[in-house]
Amino acid sequence: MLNRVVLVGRLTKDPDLRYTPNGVAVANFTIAVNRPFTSQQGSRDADFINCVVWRRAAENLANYMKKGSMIGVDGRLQTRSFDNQEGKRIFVTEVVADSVQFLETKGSSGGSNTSGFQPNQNQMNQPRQEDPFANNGEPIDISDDDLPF
Amino acid sequence: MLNRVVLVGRLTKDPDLRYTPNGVAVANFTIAVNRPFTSQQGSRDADFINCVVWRRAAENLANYMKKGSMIGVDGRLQTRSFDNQEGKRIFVTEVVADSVQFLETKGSSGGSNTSGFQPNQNQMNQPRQEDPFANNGEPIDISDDDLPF
Amino acid sequence: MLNRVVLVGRLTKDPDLRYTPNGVAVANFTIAVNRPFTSQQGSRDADFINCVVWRRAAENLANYMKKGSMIGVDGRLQTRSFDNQEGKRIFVTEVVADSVQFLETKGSSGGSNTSGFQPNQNQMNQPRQEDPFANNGEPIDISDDDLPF
Amino acid sequence: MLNRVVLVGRLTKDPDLRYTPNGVAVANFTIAVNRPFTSQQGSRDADFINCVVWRRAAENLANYMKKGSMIGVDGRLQTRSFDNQEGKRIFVTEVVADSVQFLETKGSSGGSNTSGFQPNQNQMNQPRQEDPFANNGEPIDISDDDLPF
DNA sequence: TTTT
DNA sequence: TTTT
Repeated sequence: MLNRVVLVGRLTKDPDLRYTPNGVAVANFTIAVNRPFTSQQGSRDADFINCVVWRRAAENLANYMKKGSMIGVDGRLQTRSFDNQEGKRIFVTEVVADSVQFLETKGSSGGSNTSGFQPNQNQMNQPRQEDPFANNGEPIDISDDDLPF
Repeated sequence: MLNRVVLVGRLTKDPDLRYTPNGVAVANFTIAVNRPFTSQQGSRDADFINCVVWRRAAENLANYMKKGSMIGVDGRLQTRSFDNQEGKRIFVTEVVADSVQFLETKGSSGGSNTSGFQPNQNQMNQPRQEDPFANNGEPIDISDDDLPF
Repeated sequence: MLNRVVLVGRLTKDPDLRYTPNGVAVANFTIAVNRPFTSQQGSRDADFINCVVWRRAAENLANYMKKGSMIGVDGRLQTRSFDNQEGKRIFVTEVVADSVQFLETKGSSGGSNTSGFQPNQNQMNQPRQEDPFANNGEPIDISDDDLPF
Repeated sequence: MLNRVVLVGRLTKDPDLRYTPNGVAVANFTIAVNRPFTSQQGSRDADFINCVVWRRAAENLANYMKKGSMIGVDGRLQTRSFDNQEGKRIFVTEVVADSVQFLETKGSSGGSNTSGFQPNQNQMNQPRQEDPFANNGEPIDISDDDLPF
């Protein structure tokens, strides 16, 4: 059945890259998408949407994009549930990205990708400076049953 | 910024129509969208996506569609938060429908909506039999600050 | 870069299934998508959008759907150009479908796919009655350079 | 019926702003959308998609964006036909934009639109230098029957 | 728990 | 050249 989501927004923090026990890369991130019109008092002016991306695209995202970077996401809506620490069932709605487009790298000296032809969706800027204490690259407890392929 | 969602799926229950104190109609519903490929053991084979629609389209949905009806949704992703009864902040992701297409009314005697010209997206079948005890039509506690217009 | 199209409409004629010299199936079809609001005099009330789909999905479409069938299309916009018989360059805009959803088979006795759970996007109805004189299945003159994979 | 298109690409030339006899602004433009993967020999590596936008958004686009600017488009596919000078019927497929997002102004001194809050989808940079000989602003021969509203 |  |  049809299930399609397209978003353009900015990363609210650095992408969170992890690996399944089987070594498959997965990155979680949330993007802030500003609403088209300034809303009335009391309601937020942006939506904060949780996303996941797998494999090579996950590693590219973590390597080249960081907090504040503008990206485009083409994917599907997915719902999951899990039991939290208090044994309560939590329902989660998130976007599983089929592809991620790098629209701008924040803080790149000399401006964003304005220069010339863009050969494909994964524009190459300088790899992001890694925080040596970040848990990027750490194996995590994700069952391989969660893999959507 | 870009924020677009398109879904086709079936209503998991009858739409829940309510009115704000100011008399604006709003319908909540969730649609089940089957995943394209049969998934591996342990993961669900459908996504259950919460949606909202306002005004006339809300009333049409409640009048003509019910549990099991297939519909199409064109809208945007929205995130909200509220404090639950235990004073805990809950985050919600849902689709705000700009338009809803009636693709089929389940259980309509005589087959689906193949018969006759469809003048617009809101196909006219017989209004759904109202449950006299449902709280459809009841005013509810939604601040008008929540209105997205 | 982002390029996404989602459509729901009806086939204006039976899908045209062909094979490349290398035996790859490709189906061309056009779907009529009715406009949401009845338009002012002089302008058409539907858009007629040309689409292509490849491989297995092409064969499924040709086998199960026909003129008048309602389908959903998830794909990308593509532009091509070719020289017509008068040596004039013609530009074409069409949708390349990544997936096609069968929403209804016209003329199926007993109504559309209302009955029960739909395991995946390719709903199985009786294969369409083949016209023995149609050129479905005929090899055609499409260079394999045209294959998008 | 569902009809949704989302694109991100660059303007292949300056937008062409005109006015109907009734004074309604309309801008035509085409955007180049690079394909995700480098294609095999013989086929183009980008799609060139014709778009239209009306009213205020048309004027904003013409004022702030130019050849090479990156934009996002959220709209619908539309087909039209007209008779060309040789009396031959020509069929056109184009995107009617509901909204246009300014993702970057090429050649803006000092980098892209990273600086400051973006209150809505129409980011304000310096108005584009108008070519005094361009026919921007010229009334054109578009019947008001063509207006989609 | 949020970006510009 | 168009569907319901």
